[in-house]
Amino acid sequence: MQGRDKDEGGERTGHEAYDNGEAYDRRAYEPFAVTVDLAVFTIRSGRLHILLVERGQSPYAGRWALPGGFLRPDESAERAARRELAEETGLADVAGLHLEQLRTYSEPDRDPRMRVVSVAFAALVPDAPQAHGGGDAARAAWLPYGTGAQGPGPLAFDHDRILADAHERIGGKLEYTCLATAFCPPRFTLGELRQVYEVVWGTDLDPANFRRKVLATPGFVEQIPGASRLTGGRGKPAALYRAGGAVWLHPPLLRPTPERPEGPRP
Amino acid sequence: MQGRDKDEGGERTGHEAYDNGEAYDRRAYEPFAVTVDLAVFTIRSGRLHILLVERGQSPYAGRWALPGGFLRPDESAERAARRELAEETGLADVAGLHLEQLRTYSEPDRDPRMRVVSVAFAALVPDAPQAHGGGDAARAAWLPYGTGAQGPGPLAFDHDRILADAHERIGGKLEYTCLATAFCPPRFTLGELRQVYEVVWGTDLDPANFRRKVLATPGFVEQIPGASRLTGGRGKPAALYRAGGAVWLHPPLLRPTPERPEGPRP
DNA sequence: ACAAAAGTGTTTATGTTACACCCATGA
DNA sequence: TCATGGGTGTAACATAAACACTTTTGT
Repeated sequence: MQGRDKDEGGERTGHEAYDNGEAYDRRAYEPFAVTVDLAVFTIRSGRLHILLVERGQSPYAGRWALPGGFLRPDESAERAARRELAEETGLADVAGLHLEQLRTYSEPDRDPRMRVVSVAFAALVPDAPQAHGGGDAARAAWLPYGTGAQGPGPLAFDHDRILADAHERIGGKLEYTCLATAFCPPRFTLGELRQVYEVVWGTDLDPANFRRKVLATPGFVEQIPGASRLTGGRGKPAALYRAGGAVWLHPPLLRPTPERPEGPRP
Repeated sequence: MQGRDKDEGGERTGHEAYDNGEAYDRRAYEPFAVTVDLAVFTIRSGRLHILLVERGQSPYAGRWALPGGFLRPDESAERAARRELAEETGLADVAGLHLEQLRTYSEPDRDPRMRVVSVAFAALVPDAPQAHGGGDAARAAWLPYGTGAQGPGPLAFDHDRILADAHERIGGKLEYTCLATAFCPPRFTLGELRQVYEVVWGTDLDPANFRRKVLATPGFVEQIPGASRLTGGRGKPAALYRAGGAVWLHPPLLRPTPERPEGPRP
């Protein structure tokens, strides 16, 4: 609902007629701080990594947290997220990166100081853009996903939950969309593409069957004629591909083990 | 991001070190109004219906809109949405209904009067709970989904977009979750369950194959021994089932036509 | 008797899985 | 020449689609 009922003080609009007879009181208009949080994934040396920043002040001083920031008055959450992504990664061409709204976290007690509603995003970055610049007091770093409880202890606020949700979303989307190419550089081998699935899902895939599956999906990848590259120094040079125009995978490429994550969050 | 950077005025925290050197100004803290919008679906007389309320005042006076309202200071968006759902539908046992966060809409100009960030939810109601009570100036009604541009003209604000997103989300989730039972009463026939798919997807399904598929998925439905019911007065009485404990469908029940909705929204 | 919907069976096509096997390269 | 990863082939298996057919009800 938009700001209806707010303009004329005390007026009972049609909407209130269905509000069990009680009109909105002033508290209903109390404002919130709105932020964005980013779960930025990349694949580095065969492992899934996540971009984190170290908090310099209370609460959760010294803890790692997801990067993010406040919405500015003239920008949408998507714009704010892309701006933060550019700032935190130091990447110049943020325009083409995959950025996807996850969900909004609004538990009243998620920030001990004030009421903050945060719109969370998941972002995929082809490769570690750089070791990450900046860096005096507050650091930012790519940490391996899932090291203990996110490396050095749990994340600040509810960011462990957000991160887990983001990982599950990405893993699920690999099944039925062409999202995997968003993790890859402009030109990639099918082995690299397969590694995306293996790293995110934490499973091994049959290279032969994976290859057939990908090539059988029109528009998933396009071969770059004549191009090839050595991968890892050993083995036969692999053909290079670029992302195709398709966005959906039909039929889907399901996780090997149908074990779905438990819980009431379908 | 939580309210970091807000507590001590003018202090530059570690986070700002990555903000291209510019500190947040006061505008960054400007508050927003936060609301929830609900896309409440049900199936009535073989058609998909959506719960709408008629706006009584400007802007968009006289237009239909999604029900919703402001977040109260002490409740999460989920709680606010469930509260609104109870108020708008008049249902008493809202606890078991399916309510799912869709996404958050935050375009700066989506409300002409003020800055409103809205968390949208999709809800599924087993049957038309009632013709809908209340009713003087502002009406609320179940309208068939997709009648022209939502029956009497386009919806208020960006609600057409929200509604389309909600419909697409529901349709997609039917493919790989057991969500369909949320549209059904506690005891239902497989024909009624199939109708959910047909109505939401707008396609016909083979009753025989659908039956096999559902029964082959453990935990999707459980037969109620001995019970049966006439459906529509004609035909053989159908066995009755209740929802099982499973939440995921493996393998998925894909839409007959792999035609996915166009657009850059995978 | 007929229409309608439930429910069963069967055939065909399609997709998936698990391998065996060859190819090209660096060490 | 050996290890390594790319790339091809193929048979066994599982799933999905199409459709014929029987059953049980109301009209």
